[in-house]
Amino acid sequence: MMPLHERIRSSIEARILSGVLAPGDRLPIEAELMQDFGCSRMTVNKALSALSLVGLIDRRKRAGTFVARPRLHSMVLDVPDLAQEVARRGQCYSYELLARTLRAPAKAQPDEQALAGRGKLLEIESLHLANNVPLALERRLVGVIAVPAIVTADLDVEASGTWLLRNVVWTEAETRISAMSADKRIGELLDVEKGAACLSIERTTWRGKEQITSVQQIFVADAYDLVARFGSAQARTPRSTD
Amino acid sequence: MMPLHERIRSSIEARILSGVLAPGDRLPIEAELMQDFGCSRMTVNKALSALSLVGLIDRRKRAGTFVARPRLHSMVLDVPDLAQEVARRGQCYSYELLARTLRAPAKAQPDEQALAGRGKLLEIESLHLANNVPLALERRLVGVIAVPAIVTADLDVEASGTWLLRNVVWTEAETRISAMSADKRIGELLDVEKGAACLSIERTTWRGKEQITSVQQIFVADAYDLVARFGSAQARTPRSTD
DNA sequence: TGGCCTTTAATGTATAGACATAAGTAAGAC
DNA sequence: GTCTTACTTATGTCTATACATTAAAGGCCA
Repeated sequence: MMPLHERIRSSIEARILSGVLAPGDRLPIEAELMQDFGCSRMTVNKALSALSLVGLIDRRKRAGTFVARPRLHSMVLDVPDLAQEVARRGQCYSYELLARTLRAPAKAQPDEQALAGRGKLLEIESLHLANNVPLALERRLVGVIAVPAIVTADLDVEASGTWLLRNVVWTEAETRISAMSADKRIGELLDVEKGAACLSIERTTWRGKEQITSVQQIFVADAYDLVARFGSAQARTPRSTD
Repeated sequence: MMPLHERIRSSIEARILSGVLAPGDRLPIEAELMQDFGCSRMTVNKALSALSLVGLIDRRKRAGTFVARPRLHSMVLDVPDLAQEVARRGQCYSYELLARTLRAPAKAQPDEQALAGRGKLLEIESLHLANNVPLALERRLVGVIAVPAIVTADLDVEASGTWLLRNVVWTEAETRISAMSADKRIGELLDVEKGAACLSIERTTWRGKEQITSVQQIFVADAYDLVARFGSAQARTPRSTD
């Protein structure tokens, strides 16, 4: 049996997601819900606070509780760890470290400056393979000040993304997805024709104000899809590193 | 002055985000935190519950509270209405209806069957332009049983996506993002070379068990990026159409 | 009419105490 | 030694109560 506050929560959530309660509608006040569910106000409050935290309802003192007006179009995008994703597809994942350079940020590159702060940058270039066929080319920059431990991490056995995923916490991230053509070098590394379509995923990750890492992954077009979904089966709010 | 439970919350959050507390570390038990902050257990509990809800900590009975080992990576993807997006960039949006066909689903296509149910399909092909330059080619299928009003909608003045956005509610959607090469026809319509890289966004939308529409949008590679974001203070919100 | 002030209805925060539940831990049985 | 059982500890839930905080609503007065 679910705890009472969760039952209250999902009862209201169901009414909203099914459309019985439409955006802008007013919910019963806490006192009424106490009656309905035969419980104390604190319990009702806990349920409503949780819904408010997730943004499903708006609460205003004196005015009451209202179904939130939905933001236009947003979905949950899962960006899984590559090794896991490949394994899940029943393929054999492997990884090849192409280059690893500890260097100062380029003066002409403000983004490298922002990432490095007063310290250095670790630049890592690597190749992800599925069944020994190239899947993605990755170029990553890590700020050494933000993640000192990265310089001693053994990146021959573990991809830098996976290492970061397990060892660093992030608070904010931005992902840019686009299509691009393979140039000569990318074509050679990914074993595709020059000019072939590729999917590019660029991501920058912060902890507070501090930039941690930025990465570009270039996928062979027909070897990888990104899937985003939104459903009423409300995914838990996950988080983590990369 | 922030409420006490928020002060406790952000105090602990700060310790985690700064790295003073690393993933796997154990936090003080509630009784200790009561002492530290001179407050009741419920208040400490509220702070910790909130952190647990956003996934920053793991709590296990008898064992205690631990800084979470970050896991999956998921973010909020904003899929804006194209007209709005183009206008926001200060460009002139226009739209061209290429074809509009009311037809039966193809027997060989199970996805068309699923979409049409026992009724027909409306197939719409259109072109989105920014400053009169082709931006995206769109091919959409709408189930007539699910959305009867679509057959009388005037799609010469309003893109079908915009129309659906305003007139139909969805409960579930799945978006697939990939890269592809333009074939001859796509190249001509989008005014790019055959073989040029394109970004493909395919989306299928449901209301309950019933499929409403599925759409593929093909973007000129260098004319469009998708951006996704995840922040810790993230309010996630559902629902609208398309 | 329009601006100010008071009331009041709703949510927000906090407390103390009780009992439930899960999972390590240690004691005991074999 | 290993399995089982009972105990202990930390979190999870819930209640009843109190007072704080906002902002809507209405009244007062110029």
